Amino acid sequence: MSIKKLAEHLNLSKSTVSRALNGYTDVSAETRAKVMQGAKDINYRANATAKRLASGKSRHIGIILPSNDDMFISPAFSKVLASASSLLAKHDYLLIVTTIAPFQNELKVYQDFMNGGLVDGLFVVRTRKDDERIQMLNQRKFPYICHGYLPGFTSEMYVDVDNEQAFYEMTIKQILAGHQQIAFLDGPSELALSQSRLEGYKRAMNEHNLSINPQWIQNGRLSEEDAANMAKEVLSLAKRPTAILCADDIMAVGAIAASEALGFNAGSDLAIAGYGDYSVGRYSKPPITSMRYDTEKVGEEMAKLMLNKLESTAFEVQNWYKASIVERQSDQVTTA
Amino acid sequence: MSIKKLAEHLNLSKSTVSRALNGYTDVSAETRAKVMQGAKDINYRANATAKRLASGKSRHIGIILPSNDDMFISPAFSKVLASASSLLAKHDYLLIVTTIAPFQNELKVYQDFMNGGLVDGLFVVRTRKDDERIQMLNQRKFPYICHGYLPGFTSEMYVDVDNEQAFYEMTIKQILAGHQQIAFLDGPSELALSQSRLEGYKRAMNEHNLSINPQWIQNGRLSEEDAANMAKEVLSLAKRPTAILCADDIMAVGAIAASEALGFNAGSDLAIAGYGDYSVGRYSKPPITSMRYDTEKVGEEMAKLMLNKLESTAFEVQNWYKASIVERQSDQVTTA
DNA sequence: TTGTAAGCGTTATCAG
DNA sequence: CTGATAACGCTTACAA
Repeated sequence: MSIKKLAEHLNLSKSTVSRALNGYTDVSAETRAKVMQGAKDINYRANATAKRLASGKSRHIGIILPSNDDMFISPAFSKVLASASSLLAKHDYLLIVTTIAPFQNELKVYQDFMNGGLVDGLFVVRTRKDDERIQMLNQRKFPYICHGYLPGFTSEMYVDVDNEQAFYEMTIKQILAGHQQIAFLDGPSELALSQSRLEGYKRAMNEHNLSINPQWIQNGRLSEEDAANMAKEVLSLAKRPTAILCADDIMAVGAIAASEALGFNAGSDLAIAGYGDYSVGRYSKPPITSMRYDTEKVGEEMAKLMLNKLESTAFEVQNWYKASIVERQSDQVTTA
Repeated sequence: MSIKKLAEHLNLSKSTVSRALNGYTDVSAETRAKVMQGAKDINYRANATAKRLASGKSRHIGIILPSNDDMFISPAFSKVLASASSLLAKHDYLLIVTTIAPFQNELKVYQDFMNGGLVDGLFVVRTRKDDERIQMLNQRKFPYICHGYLPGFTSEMYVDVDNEQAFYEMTIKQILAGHQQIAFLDGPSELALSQSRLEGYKRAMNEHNLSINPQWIQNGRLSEEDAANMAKEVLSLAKRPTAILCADDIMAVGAIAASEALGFNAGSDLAIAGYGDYSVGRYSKPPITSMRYDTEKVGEEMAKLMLNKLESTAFEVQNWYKASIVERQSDQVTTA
């Protein structure tokens, strides 16, 4: 009843008021001024839901985070989102995020977001092989942008870090430091990024003709706990690895804890490295050798791609980002 | 046009279909079954926006996070949100969260969320003295629940940690360990929680007749950087403190870094303590003596209070939570 | 138990 | 430049 009220108050028609409010050009300057003033006077606020229903647009972008254990969002991704959110806000889009509890049906939450224009577009993160979310999105022709490349993606739909290359380089670093038996504690195997990282590790090992004991490769959640368990497993092998690569710094922290519990000294008789350059790694003991990429840029690119898809913008975007090694102490092995 | 289509397809009226779909009792079992089947057949999905417009309810709860530097959300609060979200989801409510970039107008984002039933209720966090958000919410009679007590709040509208008591106890701990010159690096001064913490610190000092040098008390963001700067300041005082209390573990990390840069050894010739029991503190060097509270419970209580307000539920809730000290090494001063 | 019709608050088309 | 009027897709009295 609100725009109607405002119209009556001003002795104008709803349509004229609507046009004035929305900056259409076919309104006399005088009328527009009157409307604007009137809106202020009666403290008018457009009903967003009604707008959405009538226009089919919400200016909301959604993202549904996988339930990250007991966290709403990981610190690493928190930064990516902050910058995406910020850029979107500059273009008058609001980023809304939610999470799915373990007991919830992921696809159903996606549907909730899509049905009825709650959001105009969706960010999809942690892409997986044969991702059902992507299939559904495609089927419904719903606009989306991915963090995480998948075969078939075209450049306007994703941004990613070159995980393969990153772990290739980190593995090479360990090999050059004299390690031959290198374990790799990877993330959940279904994730595209875990698979890429594994590829990078393997490529480095193969290039140097180092054989890989299948037991050196473990998959688990990106948590301290899982990493600690995997590290224990790996360290109790007969052919014990002398270096452990971890899928992220949280895992590296867990691996360090586990190795110390077993009497190994990370950073002196056992090399450990992580990924992500989380603050936890900078201040851990020993500080963790890690890999960093430009989280802020990645978030921005995601936002830009989304705007390109939804608006008439044509931002240039860089699809691939490179992670570079951050040298610290955890992989400094003194006794070779 | 969708429910209409479904109705036509089934040769029923829109209203009957609507009632059947929404579980009303005044629908014959037969009809209901037919509707359900038909909905499946044509893959019908209700338009949430239209529903919202017609019903005035969204089953969404919102939360607007203060732009936390470059993070979307702090790790500590991430856990609170995860459990709130989970409990809400069990009651078929979706928690949607967004953040405000530094350049955005906070109140405007709140209005966006309220206008037109995007959300049925709002969580307000990091309450401040004379909080304008609260004033606006009250004025609009919009349902909200706070994390952070403010004078005048009744028990059905907030949950909080007893910050005053927590910092009282932590201060006492330092005093009993022999410290007389204790600095306190507090969070932003406008936050209710910063004020409470300061009170606790002062109470402990007064109780033991220890005078407080005003320069020992500093306010800043809950970031490593700000904490490091404040620590430097405090440590270059003529009457240098022998213990530094920090508003959270991130700050403690910053304080440790700063003190080491100045040649002090945190945990042996300088006591440092934090708050929040973040994982960064568990693995820092030295590990940080901190305080922990039940983040999961706090999140749940927030959700319960919201449900009590919005639904007919009557959950019992505990308003105040206690933080207890987690002993680690950063405040273990060997040379008294 | 089902149908009719009037909203919900906007936008958008089409005359004037 | 302005005003009717019909959507948008669903809910909800009120009738039947």
